[in-house]
Amino acid sequence: MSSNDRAGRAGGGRHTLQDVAAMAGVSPMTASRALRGVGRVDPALVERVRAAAAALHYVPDPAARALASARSASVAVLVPSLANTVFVDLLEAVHEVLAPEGYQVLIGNTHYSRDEEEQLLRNYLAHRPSGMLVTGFERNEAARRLIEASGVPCVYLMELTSAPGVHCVGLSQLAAGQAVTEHLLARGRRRIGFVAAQLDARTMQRAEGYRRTLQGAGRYDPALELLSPARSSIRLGATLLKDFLARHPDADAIFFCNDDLAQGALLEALRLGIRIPEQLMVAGFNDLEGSDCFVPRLTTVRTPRAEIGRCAATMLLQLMRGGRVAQSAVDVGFELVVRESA
Amino acid sequence: MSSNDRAGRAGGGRHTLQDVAAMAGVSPMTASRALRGVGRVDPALVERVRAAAAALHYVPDPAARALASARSASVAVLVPSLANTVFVDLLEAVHEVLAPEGYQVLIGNTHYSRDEEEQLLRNYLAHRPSGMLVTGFERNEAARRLIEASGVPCVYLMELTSAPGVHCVGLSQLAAGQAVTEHLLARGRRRIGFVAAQLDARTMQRAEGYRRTLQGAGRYDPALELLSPARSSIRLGATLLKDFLARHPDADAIFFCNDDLAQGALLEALRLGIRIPEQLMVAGFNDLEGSDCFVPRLTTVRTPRAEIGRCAATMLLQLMRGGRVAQSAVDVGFELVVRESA
DNA sequence: TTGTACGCGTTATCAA
DNA sequence: TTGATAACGCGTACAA
Repeated sequence: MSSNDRAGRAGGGRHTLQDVAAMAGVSPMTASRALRGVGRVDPALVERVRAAAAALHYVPDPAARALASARSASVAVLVPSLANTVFVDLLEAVHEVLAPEGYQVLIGNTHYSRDEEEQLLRNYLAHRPSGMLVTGFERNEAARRLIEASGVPCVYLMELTSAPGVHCVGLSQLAAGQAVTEHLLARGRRRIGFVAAQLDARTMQRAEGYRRTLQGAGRYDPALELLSPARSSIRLGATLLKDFLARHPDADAIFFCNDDLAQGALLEALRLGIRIPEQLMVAGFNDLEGSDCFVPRLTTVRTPRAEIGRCAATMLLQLMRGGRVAQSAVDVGFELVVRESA
Repeated sequence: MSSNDRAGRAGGGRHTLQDVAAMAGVSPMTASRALRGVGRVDPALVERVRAAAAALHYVPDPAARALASARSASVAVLVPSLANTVFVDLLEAVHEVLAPEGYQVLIGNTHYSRDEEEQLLRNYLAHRPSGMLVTGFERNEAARRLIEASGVPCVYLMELTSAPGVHCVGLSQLAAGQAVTEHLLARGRRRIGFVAAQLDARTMQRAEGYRRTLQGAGRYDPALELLSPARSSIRLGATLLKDFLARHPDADAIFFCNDDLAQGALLEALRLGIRIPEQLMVAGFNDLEGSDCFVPRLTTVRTPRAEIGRCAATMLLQLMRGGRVAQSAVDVGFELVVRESA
């Protein structure tokens, strides 16, 4: 056992930068620089240090790094849910961009709760992340201040704002809501309902798009809105369809705020013998997994969440590097996917 | 500006334990103990320290903590996918148990890849987590050694083993596969197919249950197995049903390894005019969201993943506290849910 | 019960 | 280009 043997230490016998430096015959500082590729270091030394690090299976200690540099190589991503696959797709894309750059992606699920979001923000900020990605603009004052005061680069997801200096990547939920409603009108429908759950900010923006369009066409009837604060699900969609039809047997179309609700409605319609789209048109939102297989195939709006993730992560990367971005607000758009149900 | 003003420091002006101690008129060590609730500290001092911490909005620095104690208050959880809601449910339950105890849950998605799992393990282990939760027992040798050598308490999820000293919470996938097949046999079916995707370890254990049962009944025909390595999805289920029926128009039942495949098959059957269950019985697995709404309602196996998450997290909690657990392998069981499709 | 001394592994800073 | 020194903020070990 050499005097450098570190077995038994708290570190569990892991090698440190000091060991690497010693083996390479340089100072720890040079080893640090060589490994990180910063500053000017003699290429020959870089090679020796790299070899030593590899030989010792050296792995930098993130805690020591964070303590010394006051920054951790992590990015916190706050999403409201993992049950809605929209956010799983988004996280996937974020991870694909950030992981290769050496960032650890911390997933935070707010469960659509302002308080939970604030709590997560406090926790994650304590880790001094290099950057953050948060969903939407709706949050409590404390959370807003935490983001602001932290000075940590932040990109907002899913929605858009024209506020200057705010970085965001998303789409106009309002315009998308209008597009769906206009489509239904163009199909000749006159009693168009809006059925929603969860009632988060984006859902309400779609509702607003629905309202404006119908008001513009002189067809708006507030009674045709069915809003449930419950969690969105296929089962709830089935239930809401029945509730809605019980109150409005004369409706000729329904715009559901999310595909899971619409899918449940399609199944329930099948069960009730309601002919879709002849008797009732059904449109959804988000083009979730399976929507193109339902009977009939669901007309919906494709939201490019993977692109949102990629784009936001790329933008954040630039901000974390201290750079400026060409466009602080990126509209990724949406696509109305007309299938059989409407 | 007092001499204690830390604004402008790397820390971003945040207060440290030292500030809290100074304000409370005690040493940093006493403040540390008071805040963590360890050791004997005069209740009056605890109160003063708490008040000071609150007044200064003190938040402990996790990096400093990890560096000093060689442990971070985090638990790494490795799951193969977030697209399969089984794992989202599981993570949810894990979080509910661990978060209140002050642990940060790090979610790692292996994408069903051995290499990615090994990479994640390396990354997370570098952070010195207090514990780990990993899915199943199938992994490469390097990953196995990493877990072993780390000395970090680990609980295995979803499957069971009788290997001594191994902590796991799950269910017998084989027994569940047998239960489904037996049910189909009991319903009088004789040409029972098995259709699967993803082909991970648990899927193959269900396949084994299917095989053994049919072999025992003298009804096993290898040709009736359709295995696809592709990612499981509703769309794939629809496709596989067609493929399967093209080859085996005489089959009278199909056991799908996961509900999403079965759901897709149900939709495709509707489209093709195949009567379920009269003409063909369909059974799924996992009782995913919506399965009780499909037409016809899907017969499946309910797997208590929330309970797996809760139980595994609770077990891990004990291990992290240095305790022993009563039972190192917990079988949470499963429940055959007979609905209309089989 | 409280406090002192020190080290955790790394990077910033400045000097050489 | 390289290295010595001093933090970073906290907990462990031991002394009082």
